[in-house]
Amino acid sequence: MSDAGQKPTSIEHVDLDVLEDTLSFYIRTMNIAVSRDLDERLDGLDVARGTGKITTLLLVDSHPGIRPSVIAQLIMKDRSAMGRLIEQMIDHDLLVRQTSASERRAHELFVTTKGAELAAKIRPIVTKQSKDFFSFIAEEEQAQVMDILRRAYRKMIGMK
Amino acid sequence: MSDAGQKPTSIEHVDLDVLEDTLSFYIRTMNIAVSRDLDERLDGLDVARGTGKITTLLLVDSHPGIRPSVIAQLIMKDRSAMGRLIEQMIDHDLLVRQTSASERRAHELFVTTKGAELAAKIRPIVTKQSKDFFSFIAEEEQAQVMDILRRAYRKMIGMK
DNA sequence: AAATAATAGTTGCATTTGTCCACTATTTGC
DNA sequence: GCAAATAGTGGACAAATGCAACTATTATTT
Repeated sequence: MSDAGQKPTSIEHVDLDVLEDTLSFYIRTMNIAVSRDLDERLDGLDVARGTGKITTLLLVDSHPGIRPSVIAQLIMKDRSAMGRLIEQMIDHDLLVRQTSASERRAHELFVTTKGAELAAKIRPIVTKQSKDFFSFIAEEEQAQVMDILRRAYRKMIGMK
Repeated sequence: MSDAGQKPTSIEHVDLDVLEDTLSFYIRTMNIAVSRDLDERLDGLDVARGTGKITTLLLVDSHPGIRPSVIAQLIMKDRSAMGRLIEQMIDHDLLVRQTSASERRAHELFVTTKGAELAAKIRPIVTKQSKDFFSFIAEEEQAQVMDILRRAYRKMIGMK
């Protein structure tokens, strides 16, 4: 009970207890903020909301024929969630799907013309959003954080 | 369209397009991983799942009489979401609520005995989880990332 | 070659969450 | 005293998440 001040009525009176020094807290909280900001910038672009649509579109665009299961690993979704995501994007005429000739269990994904256009459109938005959002952090520090988190991410998904 | 390899069937064949250098991507993705891991460790503790319960419990424990709206700002929820969260925690006998004498619009929150016990129990878990999860990152680098994200967070919620 | 296991994907269901909007009560400012 | 701001509640609705069961296809075992 570190009780920093009586009955705080403003965030200025508050310390975050052990969360103050907990990296996972900041990751989780920044996630909310950055995701909201991103959603705003992508408003109306039928790739907004939720994690995965952007990554899926860009990956399919730059890796034609990629499988759902590969994307699922990269964005840490289970197959059912991934399937639903793809279904949705097919409904929106961004992707098409065909079963692989060599591996008839698997699907191959491709972007439609509309999908390719959207990919081209969001690429700069996504890049800019990240830069803008973290703009008050020095470029150098941004790069540091990114390097570290990139390593974490790769480890996480079992990439070598 | 950087098409790094034909029809990738494994994550090793894939590059992340512009997301490779996008900080927000890593934040969003690490969030998923770290949240899952945390949920596992808190399994059964009726503070698991979703952002906010942990922060709320610890904050109320260390700042008796704190208002819902203050917590809402700190965890970036709107008032209605915050209200539901508190409702839930009251149902679980972790918190109690009373209207403030001086500000009859506002509520003051307090932990119950059960809430205090749970707070004491999860504090080390939360701390350890974060350390463990990022253990393959050098202590020094963890601290760096945390410093930077802490500044980002404070800016974000309008803390000076 | 037949049986078994593993992989890729789909479907349904229950649970949560988040968002938006309208509503009451109280306090503050003019 | 009236209007605006603040604190909190409640309802509706759309998404996302997690889990488990199910089909189809390929790999492995014996």
